[in-house]
Amino acid sequence: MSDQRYEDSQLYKIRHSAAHVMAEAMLERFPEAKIAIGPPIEDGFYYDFDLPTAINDEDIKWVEKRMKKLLAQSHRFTLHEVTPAQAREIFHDQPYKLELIDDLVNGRLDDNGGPIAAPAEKLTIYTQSNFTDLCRGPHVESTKEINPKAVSISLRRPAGAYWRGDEKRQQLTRIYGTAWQTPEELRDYRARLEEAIKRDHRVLGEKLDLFVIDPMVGKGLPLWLPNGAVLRDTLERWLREIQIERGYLPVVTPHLGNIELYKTSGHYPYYADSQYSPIDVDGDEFLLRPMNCPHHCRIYSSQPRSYRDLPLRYAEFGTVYRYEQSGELRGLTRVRGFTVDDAHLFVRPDQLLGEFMAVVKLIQHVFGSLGMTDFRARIGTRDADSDKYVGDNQLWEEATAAIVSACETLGLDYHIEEGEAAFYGPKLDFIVRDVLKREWQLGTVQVDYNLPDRFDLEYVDSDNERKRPVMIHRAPFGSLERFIGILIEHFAGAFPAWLAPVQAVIIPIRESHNDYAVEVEDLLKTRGMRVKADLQNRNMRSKIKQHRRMNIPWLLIVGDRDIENRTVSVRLRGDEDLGAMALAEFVGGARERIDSYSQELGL
RNA sequence: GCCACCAUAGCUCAAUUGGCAGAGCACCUGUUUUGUAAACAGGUUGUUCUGGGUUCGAGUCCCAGUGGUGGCUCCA
Repeated sequence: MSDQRYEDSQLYKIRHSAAHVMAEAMLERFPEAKIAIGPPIEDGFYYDFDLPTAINDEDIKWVEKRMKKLLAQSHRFTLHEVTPAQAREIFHDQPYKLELIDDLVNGRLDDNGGPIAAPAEKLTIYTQSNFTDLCRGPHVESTKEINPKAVSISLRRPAGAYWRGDEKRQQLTRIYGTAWQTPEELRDYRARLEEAIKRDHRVLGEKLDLFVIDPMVGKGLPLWLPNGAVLRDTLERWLREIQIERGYLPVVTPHLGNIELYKTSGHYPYYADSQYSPIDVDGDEFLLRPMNCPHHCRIYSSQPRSYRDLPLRYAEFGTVYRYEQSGELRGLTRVRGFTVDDAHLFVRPDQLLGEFMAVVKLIQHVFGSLGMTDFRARIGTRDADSDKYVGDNQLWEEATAAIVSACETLGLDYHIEEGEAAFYGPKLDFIVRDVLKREWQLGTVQVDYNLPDRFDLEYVDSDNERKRPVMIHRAPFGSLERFIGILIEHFAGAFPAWLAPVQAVIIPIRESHNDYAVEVEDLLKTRGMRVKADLQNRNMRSKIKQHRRMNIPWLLIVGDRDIENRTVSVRLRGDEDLGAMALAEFVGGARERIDSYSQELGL
């Protein structure tokens, strides 16, 4: 792998050019289609079309076949510079292109009317075969550079997409394709997709009896089955312990709050789109809470605070409810009720940097312990021209500087994104990549000068002056639901022993070994392990098959020899047979693996 | 929310294209007692997602709704 930017790579040119060839084939199939845009993307490319009729599988097959034929025919990509007038003539029957031409000529503007690009006097077009597109390039010299056997458009289904990403505008049909330099790379990509499907947390969630989503309960409202609840509870207890070691204090607050709470916090207007309708309670309005911070602020103000009390770190696994459009819901990763591993730190300004760094270290520790190493950090700052943020300019500057300084000191791989801040302050997000190469925002840390102000939070400083604390919001998991969804895919359902809902199953070889199996079960339970003896009326081999499917870390086979020698015969998940092992030796080894949060099972 | 596709037993899927709703797994009952990836026999399981319509006849065709999937928009 080189450090070359994707935009400069041969692969980028191949994909960009393949998109044009696909558009040419599509126009042969649908001569009345209107073409929109067709850029390269990660792993491939797409092109958006406004089609006269719905597209079906047969059309896709036809287009793919035609596309490969065009690719094999060695067409040159030629670049021309044209004036806007010439461009309008060339694309006179392509309304989307005409709109793009207008924008280029006028210089593009952002949502607030600020210029993004200078007005263009010359436009570039690319032509290959019988197809011409308004395009900045770059492209391959000739379709010869593209191996037709490394291109596919049938791997992914066509889908709707809005013109210019605006849900109020025309919806187009997006055809996705993938293109690689060699057929082998295409095969690897296919294999990756298949692996991702196998790891899908919705499929594994059902197979491993972790959770269900029941339409009668409601979409986006998962029900945790015993196995899933054990997993979730184990994670919670683990994080709770880490937090207690670091001076966090537990608090518990209700899932509803008087609407005045959210009007005071300022969340109410900002979260209007994601809140549920208020609930009338004896004439007062209550909200299902969309976040936990206001409750924690009120705990802070329940007593007078001294500078000696700070920092105060309030932690709660707080369940919140947010409205999500039905089409957005997906397994555990996008739900309507979820639990944030939330904490709010109330700190003096002189403690901000140190506390912030401690939080970042905690998050690094959490991810590192789970072997989630493919993550990056994103500093979200405010967009200077937008009015959706509250608070004093200087405070924003200070907070942003503190975050950047913390990232520098900790040597974090970070980048800054404007406009990604919370409305009340800048934030640092941890973005993890999963097996499908999708990015998920998980842990988040936010600096907030605004809520302390709105709730009039104070402490008495050493000079006997009343001063304002700074707040840090943070959640390493982000939400337990999403985090577990990603963990399931991360481990492909084969959790490390400390997280596994069932850590060991004892399998007697014959019915006469049942008593010993139960004895082993009881012993392991007294040592705090999650185990069960399988006394079903079926043979040993079928039991092994069944528990293999459930990804049980340790299978303990017991028969005459084991009873005689007080041993268990250990079979690891992954099918390694460790043979007979003294009972005490197994317990000691297993406990060591569990207590050290190890991802290894060998003893 | 929008576009497209999909919906048959707990799960995975059949049903000769409009003509008696089935198989494997799971589950239940027996028999069997096996040293590391499926013992044998029998049995239970359905408002074919819901509601309308077309037809002598609908799992199959049409309409509406609900739910799911892939995207878009949005997001912890």
